[in-house]
Amino acid sequence: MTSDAITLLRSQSLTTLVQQELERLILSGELAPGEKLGEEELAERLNVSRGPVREAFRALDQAGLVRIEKNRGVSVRQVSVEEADEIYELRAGLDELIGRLAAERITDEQIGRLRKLITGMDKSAKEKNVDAYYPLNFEFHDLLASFTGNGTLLNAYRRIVNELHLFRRTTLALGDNSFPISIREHKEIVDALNKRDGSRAGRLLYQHAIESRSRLHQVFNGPAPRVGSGFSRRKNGR
Amino acid sequence: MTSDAITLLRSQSLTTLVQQELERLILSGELAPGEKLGEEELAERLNVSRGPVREAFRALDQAGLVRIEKNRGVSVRQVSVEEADEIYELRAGLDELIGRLAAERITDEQIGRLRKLITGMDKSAKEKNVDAYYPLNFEFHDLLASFTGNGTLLNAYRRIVNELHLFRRTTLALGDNSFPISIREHKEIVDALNKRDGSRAGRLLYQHAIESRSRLHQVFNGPAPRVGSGFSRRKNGR
DNA sequence: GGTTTATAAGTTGTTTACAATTTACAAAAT
DNA sequence: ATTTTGTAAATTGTAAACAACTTATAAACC
Repeated sequence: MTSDAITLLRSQSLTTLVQQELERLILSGELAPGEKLGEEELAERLNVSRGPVREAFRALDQAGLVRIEKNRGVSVRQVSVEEADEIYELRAGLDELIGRLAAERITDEQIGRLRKLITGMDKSAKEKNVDAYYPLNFEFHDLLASFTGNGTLLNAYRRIVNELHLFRRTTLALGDNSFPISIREHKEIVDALNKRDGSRAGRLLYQHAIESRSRLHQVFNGPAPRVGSGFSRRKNGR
Repeated sequence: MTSDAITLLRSQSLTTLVQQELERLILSGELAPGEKLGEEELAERLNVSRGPVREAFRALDQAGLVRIEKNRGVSVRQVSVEEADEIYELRAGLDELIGRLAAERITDEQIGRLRKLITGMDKSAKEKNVDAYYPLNFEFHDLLASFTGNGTLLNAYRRIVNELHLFRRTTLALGDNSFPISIREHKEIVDALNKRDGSRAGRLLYQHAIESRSRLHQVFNGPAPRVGSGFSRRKNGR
């Protein structure tokens, strides 16, 4: 249909398209963390002028995917271990909320979709196929977030998952091959949802994220630095 | 000192300054929700060209403060009741996390600062002075979020508080004068923090946000629409 | 009179040009 | 040889110009 092309042209500006394309390139790893992004070069590559590229940079900076330094250019954001730790902490909180809310709203059909994904993950895990596993895992959690019916929450969740994705790119380049051993956990989560047990689903999802965080610490500092009931941190605001 | 001016000039581009100024104008209400923002007009008002203004728009759009419609201009974002409801739901989850984490990390000196704010709020509440109360309430929660030591969490929190601020602007114009009757709650929260009781502080903060949400429903739909354990929603992703 | 179609004015989208700053490199000085 | 200083090239920041689209206004048509 040509009406598709019309709607596209109607809603999408060059800036938006550039933004989406850059987002894709960054999350896929084609543009690696730390890599410098020259305006002229990108503009040429995408056949646009520098204006739209600069505007897309501003949006991506706010989205946490690139970093802008005045007079020194733009680069793909590098997420440090400390930041990743913070992000996991936040993600755990969001996931807990997601579990509680999703349990109140989820339909049987939606539960079926989650179960189907788990089957695929199970298969990939047995084959030790990380490349097949990750997208399914991603889809599982993204779907779950959408089942809360809260679009604002979904957006917030996606934003920080993007940042974690960026971090994974960094560690991947460092040869980290750690495999998330969380097949059973996913099943337990869906079981809790099936019983509409929000507290339990929330608790399981919180734990699920905290375990990812622990794996992170194992890979880097050896045993995780811990404070209080299992959180470590540094840095600050104010 | 002149080195201040140098650092400023060094780190701040016109785009950044325009962005900050627009943010201020929007949050202060000088630019009202729904109001159209003409590029030319703003550029003239701020003595810059359209380029920096457009770039600032892209950042503010991503930050959720303005809305961009292709070929139709930019306007200050209007947060609907449905969206505000979603945001409160998210805020409750974040606040719960903030309470749990802050309890692990907070110092006695920081608790003192919170207590001082409560004293001021108490006073403003007795005088029914909303204009004095709100900034203190804002400061209280912002400080608390910073005491988690998690900058990522603080950013996420500030983002959605900004959006709620935007919503308040909308309702204020509608003559809503509802006063948050939450002085005692603040004291209970600080008490829980003082005992380093993270679960309790988290629960209280969650409840605190949910009550704001209920007030919202009272003002609009009369009695709040409820589902399950006290949440209502609509809309979706996927 | 009311609807439709031209036309013009205003606004936004994009490109191009210019200015300021940074980075790279080479020559000079110690 | 190493550091410093100066100059040129490259890159970013800003402004201005041009093109495309939208909105408002008025004329034409039914």
